[in-house]
Amino acid sequence: MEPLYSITDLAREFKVTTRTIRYYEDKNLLSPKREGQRRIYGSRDHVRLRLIMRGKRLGFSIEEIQGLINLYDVDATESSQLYKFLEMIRQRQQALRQQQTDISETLSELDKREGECEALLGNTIDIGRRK
Amino acid sequence: MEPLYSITDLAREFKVTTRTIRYYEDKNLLSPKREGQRRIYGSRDHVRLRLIMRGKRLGFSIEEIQGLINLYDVDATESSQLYKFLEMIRQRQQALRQQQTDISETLSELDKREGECEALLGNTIDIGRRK
DNA sequence: CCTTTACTTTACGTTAACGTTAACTTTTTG
DNA sequence: CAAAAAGTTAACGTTAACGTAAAGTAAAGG
Repeated sequence: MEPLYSITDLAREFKVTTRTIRYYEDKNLLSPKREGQRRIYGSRDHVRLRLIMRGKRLGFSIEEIQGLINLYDVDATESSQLYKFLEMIRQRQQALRQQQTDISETLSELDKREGECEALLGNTIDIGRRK
Repeated sequence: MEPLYSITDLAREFKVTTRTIRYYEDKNLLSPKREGQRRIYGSRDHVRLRLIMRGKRLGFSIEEIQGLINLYDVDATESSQLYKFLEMIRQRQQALRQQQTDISETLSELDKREGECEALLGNTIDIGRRK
């Protein structure tokens, strides 16, 4: 029932090389089963790879992505660890909120420049605008 | 009238090393005046350094930041260039919007994890929450 | 006047995140 | 069954973004 993927399946789907996928395994971000020598990836790996790509789009390092993914994994039973865990979550949240304001600032500046350009071009063609 | 800065002034303010600032100059992101041999930075450089730091927080490479900053600078007089210019702006916008959705997804997942943690800790201490 | 202190150029070192052979095994296909 | 296709490990190469050390100049303070 569980969907299975070869390494090239994943490579194609996520538009990375197989080298990259093996590299992530090396960094303990993925842990495929083996069928003989070949790697077999399940849905857990698929999810993780999606999280990795999202992390990369946000500009996080592999190590930071490690940390983020572990936030999903840890079965937090020890409350001593739990505090540190919460602390990490909140730090991450803080960084992301900073990114949010950075993005909206940048976007509004770009919107302004876009308007100026359109004015200079004296058209209202609007090719490629959303909706 | 224009505020002037030494290299260490900027380094302190933006929490980077002087090496980093010189590196950005090397990459043509900054262009301070000279007073003898010493570098003198004006408000233009100050603004640019702020843009650079914002770009870095968003995970952009120096080259991408180059491109972004140039979007502010170009006095677009040639309409042939203007199209490419607009195209670049829109690409950047697209990437930023992707980041926005990536961030809100990640944030809501983190919020969920945060809630679970708090529940496990069985407290409502809520140290360090906003407002 | 001497010596910190701030700055400079030059240049080699470092780390992350892969790219790129090379040399070999296994599986699929005409 | 031969050969192309897909997969493997091992290891060296590459680039961005600085760190770091060396060796020298210039101004300012005690």
